Amino acid sequence: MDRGAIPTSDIPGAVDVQATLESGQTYLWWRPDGATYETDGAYGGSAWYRTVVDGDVVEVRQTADAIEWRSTTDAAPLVRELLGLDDDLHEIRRAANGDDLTSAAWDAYDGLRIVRDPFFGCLVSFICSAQMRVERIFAMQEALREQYGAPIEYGGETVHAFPEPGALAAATEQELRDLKLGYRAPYVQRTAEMVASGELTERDVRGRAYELAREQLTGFVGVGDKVADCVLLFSLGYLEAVPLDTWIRSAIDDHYPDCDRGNYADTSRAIREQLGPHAGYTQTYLFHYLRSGGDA
DNA sequence: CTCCAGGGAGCCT
DNA sequence: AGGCTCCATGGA
Repeated sequence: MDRGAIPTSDIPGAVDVQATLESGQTYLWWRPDGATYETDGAYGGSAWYRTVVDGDVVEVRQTADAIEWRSTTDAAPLVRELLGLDDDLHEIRRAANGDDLTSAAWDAYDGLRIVRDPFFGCLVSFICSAQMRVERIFAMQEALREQYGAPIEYGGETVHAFPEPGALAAATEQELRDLKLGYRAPYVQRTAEMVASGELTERDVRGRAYELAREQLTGFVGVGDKVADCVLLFSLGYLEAVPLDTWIRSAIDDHYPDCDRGNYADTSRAIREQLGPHAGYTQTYLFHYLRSGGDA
């Protein structure tokens, strides 16, 4: 077992691991202590969080002056990547819209960083997110791991990775419905099939210009513009992507009505113009802030 | 009971 | 392109 610590002094801007991992932007981390996300905010923010990347278990927790990690590999660079620790939050916020709402959201969760989830897990988890509450999206991903994820022996326990595309492609629609995926079950199966067969993969998306990348992603079954933006933002590092979900649409209605252009593509351009470069960063702060009861 | 949750597919015009 | 309608599930 490898372990280490990344001093917060080596990170540009604030870091808040809890806000980063419990803000509904990633469903691929969990608490090995068994605590359910969002049910007990009283633990002080120092709990361990766990995920699996390319067969390696990675755990992180926040201390007073560092991000501690332990892993089956030398995970320091990986942790920096996964948690967006190289993003310069000073610069990103400085360039953002400084209106009252966005300032309140940034102040409330200073240190929240945009994650870089592995592509396939991000894709599947946001296909599952359609018309579904955050807590239940976590539960669905856990069920997929337990049922289809490769087991890894780790410190005397068995940890399950997120399923490989082939494993979900081989599942039946009914099996996935039995995991309470509902009408998303065939979407997940068919998208997994596309990735596993090579019909459409991360390589067809990564590196393309933002709007073209979004268009490519909508080729997956169960992926429209909104889910595509989530994958671009939370996996591929397109920090300008602004997923237009129910919460940000509500914020547009209440605070930026001129940005509502009646269709996704034009509203997207308008809100990106409104929120500035790295608009996805501000969108994620707004999502977490509004959903947590801010802006009453 | 109804309403809603990080929407999208299929079908219609 | 833009507007329906339907789609599972569970908590408020």
